Amino acid sequence: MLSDFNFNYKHLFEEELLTEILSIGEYRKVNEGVELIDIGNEIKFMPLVINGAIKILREDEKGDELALYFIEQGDTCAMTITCCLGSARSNIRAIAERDTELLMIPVQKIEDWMDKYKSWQRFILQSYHERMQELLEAIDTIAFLNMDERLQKYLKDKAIVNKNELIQVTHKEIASDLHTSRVVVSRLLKALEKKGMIKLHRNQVHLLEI
DNA sequence: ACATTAAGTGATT
DNA sequence: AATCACTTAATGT
Repeated sequence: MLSDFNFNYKHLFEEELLTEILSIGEYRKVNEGVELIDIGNEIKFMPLVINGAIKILREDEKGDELALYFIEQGDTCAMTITCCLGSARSNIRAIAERDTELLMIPVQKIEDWMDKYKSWQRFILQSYHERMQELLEAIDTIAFLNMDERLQKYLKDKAIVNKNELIQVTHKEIASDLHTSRVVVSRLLKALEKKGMIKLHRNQVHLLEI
């Protein structure tokens, strides 16, 4: 855990801040599928992802979901930053995409460290910028791509964050993340398999050339 | 062997 | 691309 932390964060912060992060940050390990934040929750911590990955979801009135993007090691959640500046409640849901290790930083510290450390200020702004880019990308994907292109992008992203082209997932789960129906996903996957791009098995999709 | 859940398919809108 | 209705396949008990 410490080696992963050092690898992702050591070069970003000065010694003093690193010490503070490690002493104040609350270490937390979550298993795949665990919900970290839900919509409406009050946000008390900002997570620094040490390793693993987190899926960020949006939800409509009916409770149907839409996957926005993944957060990986070295990343943090921009929502928490927004929360410090105003409303303290979450607009998104965060679920561990795989087994993940985190350091939970109390939101109060985000502000304190902004004044105290230049490197922290840079980090926060940089993270915010990156999330914003991801969000724009997510919008583009939804607005401009066909469902089959969205599906391919989804599979590709999923393979990347899990560092594995053998994806453990049901068609129903994919459908829920893409906000479409299972039947549509099954058909599009079947078509991709016919093209030789993937290989399908129960509960898993094997990416061959995407 | 049976029940349950995942995935495949034709037809319709 | 969504929905319905139905079939077939895989898995758990």
